[in-house]
Amino acid sequence: MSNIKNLKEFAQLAGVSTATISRALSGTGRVSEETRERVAALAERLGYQPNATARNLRTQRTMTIGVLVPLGHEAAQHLSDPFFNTMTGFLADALSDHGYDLLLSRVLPKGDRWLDRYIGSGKVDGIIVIGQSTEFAVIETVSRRYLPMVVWGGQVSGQNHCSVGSDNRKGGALAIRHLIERGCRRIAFAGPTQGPEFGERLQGVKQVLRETGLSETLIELPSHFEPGAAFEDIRAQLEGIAAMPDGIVAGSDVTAIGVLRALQALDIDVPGQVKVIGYDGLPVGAQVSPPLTTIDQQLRHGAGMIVDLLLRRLAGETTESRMIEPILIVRAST
Amino acid sequence: MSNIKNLKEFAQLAGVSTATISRALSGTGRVSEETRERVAALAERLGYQPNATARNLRTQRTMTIGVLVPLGHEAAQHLSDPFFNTMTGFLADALSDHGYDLLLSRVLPKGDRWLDRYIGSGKVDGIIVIGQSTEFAVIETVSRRYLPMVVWGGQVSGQNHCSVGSDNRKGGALAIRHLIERGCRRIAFAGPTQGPEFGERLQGVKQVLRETGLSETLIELPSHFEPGAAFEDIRAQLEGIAAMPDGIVAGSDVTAIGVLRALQALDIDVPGQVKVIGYDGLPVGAQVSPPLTTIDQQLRHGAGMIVDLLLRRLAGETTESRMIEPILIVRAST
DNA sequence: CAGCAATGCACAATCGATTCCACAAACTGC
DNA sequence: GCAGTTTGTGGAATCGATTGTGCATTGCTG
Repeated sequence: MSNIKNLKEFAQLAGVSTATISRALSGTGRVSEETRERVAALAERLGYQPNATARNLRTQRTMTIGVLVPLGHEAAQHLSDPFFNTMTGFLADALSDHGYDLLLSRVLPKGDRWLDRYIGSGKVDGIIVIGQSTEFAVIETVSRRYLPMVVWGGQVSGQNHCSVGSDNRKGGALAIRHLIERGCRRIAFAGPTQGPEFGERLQGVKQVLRETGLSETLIELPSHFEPGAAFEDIRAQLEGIAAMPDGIVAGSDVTAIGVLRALQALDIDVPGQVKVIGYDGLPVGAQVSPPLTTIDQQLRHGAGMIVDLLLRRLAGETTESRMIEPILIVRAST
Repeated sequence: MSNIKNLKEFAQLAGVSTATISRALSGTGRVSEETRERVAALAERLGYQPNATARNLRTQRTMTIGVLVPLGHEAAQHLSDPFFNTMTGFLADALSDHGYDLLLSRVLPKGDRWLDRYIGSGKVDGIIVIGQSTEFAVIETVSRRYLPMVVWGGQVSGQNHCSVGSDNRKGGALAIRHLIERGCRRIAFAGPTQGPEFGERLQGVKQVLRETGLSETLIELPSHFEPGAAFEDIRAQLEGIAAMPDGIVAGSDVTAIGVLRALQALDIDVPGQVKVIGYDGLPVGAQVSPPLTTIDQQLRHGAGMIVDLLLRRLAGETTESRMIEPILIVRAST
């Protein structure tokens, strides 16, 4: 390998000006075919590549998208959360398909300036926020003056920021209908209570219960977000329960897995005695036993949609929020 | 929010030179305390932040570390792999503790220049490679001329590149000894066969078997890397097996989870009829049922170590590879 | 063959910071 | 009160690319 440090040096070796090199390598502007080929060959041979930072400065674009995971109170636990990690992976794929890099940032939201600070640094061309968490208001405010931002999460009426997420109400309804069809009558809803997404899912469940005249029987089992704590929460509540439910809708797959473990710890058969359905469609759901019935949010598809919308916004378009169709995936837990 | 675009503009508003602003905000160089405070207050009020790209160009550092996941043949599947995702999360934490950002890249290794290309672009100050996969040779070559690189993976004698990983041979030995203590006599090893790490783990197992005079009985159950395919591989092999093993060492937790499912599908009780032990210590292992006994590689600790070594190399030190002590975590699968 | 357009290339400005150097003012010691 | 240091600040070079403008040279048309 050689020691070409910069364009100027390379240009001298090639015997042309830096301008010509730049145009030859980027394929823009008028350069003779012969020169272009000669330069390209030399660059390949010497291993020359234009410096990304300098280019970014000059072109005012970084070709990098920041992915932010706002960590709420349960900071330490989120890090290994399968949902975020899975989503990040899909986003990385979708972005790299379009030539963008992914800058991953764990953010502890502090005050209401954390998003501004991130944007102001100019490290990225646009941002993707995974989950509104407790930061809905901050995101909403920023979205009014900063366009290239797309959020994974729930969608409420009147919302300004562009979000992508499944139709949580519909998904909740799907879940509960499935349990009812399977014969469940004493239904419980397990999961975290805060955040717009979970609320909507719960609403979907309640609505169907009302419609079918079962509404009196809904049991609520609040739990933490994090897998281990969720398991403990659920187990503690189920252990002392007066009448065991025969069907449990979980607010997420992570919660559902906690529910499965709790039931197993209490020696309750799934799906024999209790049926369990999750929400998310994480790959890991297929790997637990019994494999988890769930509402699939089509995360891979969602990631593609997020990136697509973001690119449009980067180009100046204004885009509407999108809902993803939730899909029932029946496995062995119901 | 205001519309300060750059240092020059801000300097005019503040009534001092750009040089002074820069020094005041960065805290380097000689600036009177009074000026410093005034500038800082104004910057806070106007929301001014120096442009990261320009700074990167001038200082010749990006404060960004690239994390590369070389995808072997099983490209499509790796993306949702819990191991990579977990590791990436821990690395993100460790890096941000030191003020570095994490640039995530999925790389399809093509030819032997992919690493050079990545380094040559100048987007990052250093790189972390997760898993040597089939790219051991490329990594080794590059490591001779490019210092700021640390690799998660196995360590072989004479290796030049700096790697961090558990003592795979020792870990394999730990796993098999545990099974033997639990009374297992017909041992199987399940998992992918390529890659230095898995090989070492298998060697550890074999060595202990030899020492205890059980070596004749090792059954090998090769499988794909990816969870779903691994499950199928294992199930197919166990289904037609002449004599079922009573203890299975899996090459990774992901494989182990596939083994658990395969056994469940065949209606074989774990740990009653067959005991299963994994390798990695992924959080998800605690969430499956039965919770997985495993060899913990202390990934969080490992990530911290990788970052620590990388920072040293960035500072010009040469560093040796490190082994992480594998730890037996006993759960319900054995 | 003159006149004009198209082509290929080089010069120099520019992106937005950091930092070396110079210089003036304030301070020190004798 | 003067020489010598310290302190605070500004001017200008610099990082490494991209790109607008201008100047030859070549090719084409009538």
